[in-house]
Amino acid sequence: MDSINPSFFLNQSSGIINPSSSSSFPNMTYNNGNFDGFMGFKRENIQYFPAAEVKNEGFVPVESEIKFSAGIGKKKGNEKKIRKQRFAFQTRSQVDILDDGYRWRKYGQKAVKNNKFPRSYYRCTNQGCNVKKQVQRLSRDEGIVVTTYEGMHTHPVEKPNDNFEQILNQMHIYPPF
DNA sequence: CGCTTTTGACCCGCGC
DNA sequence: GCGCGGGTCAAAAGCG
Repeated sequence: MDSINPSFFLNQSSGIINPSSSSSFPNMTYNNGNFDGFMGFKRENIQYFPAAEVKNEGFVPVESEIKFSAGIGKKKGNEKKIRKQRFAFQTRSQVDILDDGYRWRKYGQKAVKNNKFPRSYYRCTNQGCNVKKQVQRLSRDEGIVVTTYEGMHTHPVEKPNDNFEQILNQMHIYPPF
């Protein structure tokens, strides 16, 4: 857990995804010193929302606490509560799975309360990299797909070249508030 | 064959 | 304790 490349995911603890916070977004870009986007997404393509709103939509909270065992087995007392790093964003898109340049294997799908669409769970297929993401469509507006990333990649992106273009082709601009 | 997806079972934390 | 909701496992099926 220590040898993690910190360049990819932000440190998210406030429950609100806020680009003006001091935490760094993955592959952040700046324009005149102002936050301009991350991961190839331009700022206007990203909508930020509080965790409470996400919960009401039947989606996962942005912050969560996961217990890890520090020793062998599942001894009580050896566990540490670790706040995993998570962030979510939503886009207008016909396709659920945005090509973000990484290879993912689906490992679960669950029905979501208050939502007619299921949520899909994916894990990064790279050995030793346990980054996860979940994808789900909003019931309120079926045109919107919410993607939540969790963890940090321990390796470089596998398809760096067509990454950006692919994503832009796949999604529409979500109007900023 | 070597992957990935599907899908019900299972686990776990939490509120009642 | 029990049920519920979220998250994961893993066996089977699917597919190039």
